[in-house]
Amino acid sequence: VPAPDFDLALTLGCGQVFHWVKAGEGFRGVIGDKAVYVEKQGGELLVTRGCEDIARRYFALDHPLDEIYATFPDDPDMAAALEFCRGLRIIRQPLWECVATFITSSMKQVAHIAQISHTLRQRFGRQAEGEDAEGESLFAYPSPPDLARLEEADLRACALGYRAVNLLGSARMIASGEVDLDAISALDDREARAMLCRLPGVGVKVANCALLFAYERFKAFPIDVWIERVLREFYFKGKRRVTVRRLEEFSSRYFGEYGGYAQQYLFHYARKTWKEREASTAPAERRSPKPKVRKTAAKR
DNA sequence: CTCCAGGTTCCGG
DNA sequence: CCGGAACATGGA
Repeated sequence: VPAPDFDLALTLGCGQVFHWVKAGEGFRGVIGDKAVYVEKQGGELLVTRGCEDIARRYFALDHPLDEIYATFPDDPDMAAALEFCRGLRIIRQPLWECVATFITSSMKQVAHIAQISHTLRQRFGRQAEGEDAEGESLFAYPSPPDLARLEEADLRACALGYRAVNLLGSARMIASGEVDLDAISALDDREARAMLCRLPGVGVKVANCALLFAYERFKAFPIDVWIERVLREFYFKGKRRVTVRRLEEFSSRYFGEYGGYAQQYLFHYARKTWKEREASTAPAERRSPKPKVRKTAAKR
């Protein structure tokens, strides 16, 4: 499949999707219910035979990156993030898969989100069509009905912790038809966000991730701990008393129609470059005494 | 052993 | 509207 301006590794490794694994020169994973192998070869994407169309759509090879880049704000940090992430595409994820994985993402590192995704797929997901080179089978993300019939303990056993009740509750609301993920597509951003927030474990941040990574709402701008650091460091340096509200209204205005794209570029750029910077600093400095008060268990 | 992670929800000021 | 605290688990 022709795939110009496309960095596959960056797209799969930037924290928008969590189940793809490196395999030889490429990656293996599941798109919907089909096992797929993908590999970048020059300006083209090598794809499992028969999966060309779904791959083209999933990887959003139709997104006009040049047009999108042209809408990015003109500042040095944004420019650095763009150079660092050029070719990263916001993919089109299946609705439930996206909502569910981000429900499980709360207060978790990217590596662990991936681990949870794999466990859920293997234990409760349907086997995907096709298999990888080693003959190992891959699994689709468990559907809402698949999860709805489980008990909280089944999910707790997947290291979900307090997220178990949220994932289960959301699966049940969707399986029962109380919330219709497909119907949300017809709503405007604001209504769609409100509807998603009816699901337990879905707040503004997770709803925005779903809007951006599954509903193709490019204005959605998820603010997590990393992006909050980015905004404060790059755009509110030295300012005091900057509330999350302030950050939200600034970002929706400043980053424009493709704010979500800009967000993902800044997110990945900061996460990678700041991580290295921290790793290279002297460990001794980091162990300075913290005046922080330990949690006092004065409850109950 | 401590710190912290792509948060949400509930509570008191 | 805003800041705090609780909530589980496992990398680093």
